[in-house]
Amino acid sequence: MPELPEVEVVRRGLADHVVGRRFLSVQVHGARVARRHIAGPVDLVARLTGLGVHEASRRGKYLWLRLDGDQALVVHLGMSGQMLVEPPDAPREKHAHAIFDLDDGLQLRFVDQRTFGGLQLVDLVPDEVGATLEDAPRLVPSVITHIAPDPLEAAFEQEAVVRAMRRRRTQIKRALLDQSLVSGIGNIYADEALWRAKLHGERATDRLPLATLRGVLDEAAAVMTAALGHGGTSFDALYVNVNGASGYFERSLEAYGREGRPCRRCGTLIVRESFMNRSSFSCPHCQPRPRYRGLD
DNA sequence: AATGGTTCCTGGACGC
DNA sequence: TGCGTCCAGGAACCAT
Repeated sequence: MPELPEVEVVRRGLADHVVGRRFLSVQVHGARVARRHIAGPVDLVARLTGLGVHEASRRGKYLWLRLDGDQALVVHLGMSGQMLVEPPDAPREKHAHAIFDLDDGLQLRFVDQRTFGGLQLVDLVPDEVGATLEDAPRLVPSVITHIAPDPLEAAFEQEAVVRAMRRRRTQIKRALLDQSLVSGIGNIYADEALWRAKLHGERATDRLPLATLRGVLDEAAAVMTAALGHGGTSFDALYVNVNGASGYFERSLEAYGREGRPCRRCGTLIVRESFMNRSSFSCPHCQPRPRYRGLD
């Protein structure tokens, strides 16, 4: 599933192969891919046609292309989204929901099997957070102003996040997955960060020492940086592939997906638990479940 | 107001 | 072999 490192790999691919190009024509297949675009798919196609692409940006799991007129094409990959750059005669993928003809003769295609992803065209606005007198606020799409900075961007303020976590009445894994608190972390990297920090995901945030909260955020940043180091080298010139990027790092995972296999720190078998209607993987020895029930 | 549960969707894995 | 069922999960949305 594309989390921050996989989305960053896609962003880099777009920066290399799409920035500097122009959309000569655009096709959108089906209404669902444009469901977040309030004015609808016909409007999306009409407004994108002819626009030039100036920059590929990312915050957390959101991608956007800055286009003419400080407009942004916001892209979310959902669970299965891919951005592919291919020759026009390449067979059309079954789930190619949007196709952009570029002015270099190639096509950019948005392919998404499970259709949780989507596209929308919105205005760029100054960011609410991270701006100082020295640094002008960065421009972000109007529809993602509620998404917090991610741990790998300059605007990320760890102390503010840690204090916000302490004020919350929630569990640490919920907090790590809350994109309005810290963005970019999904189920896989949440489990990896918690394993590294030796914390059970149900620990209450308001009972954890500040240093412990800093620690788990450091581990989240470290594991995502490591994953990026692997994924960043795995795509070729014409094929910007999310799945190819995440597949390589899979071998390095310590907790996620390792149910019944020994913890690589202590040898205890990794367990799987249902949490938030998701699977959570952890080491019962290194990451003991809190004695309190829930948050009480 | 803050928090947690529900829902959208497809296809691969699995059981019989 | 085929059919039904379960599962994966990001985040908007809704209920409390």
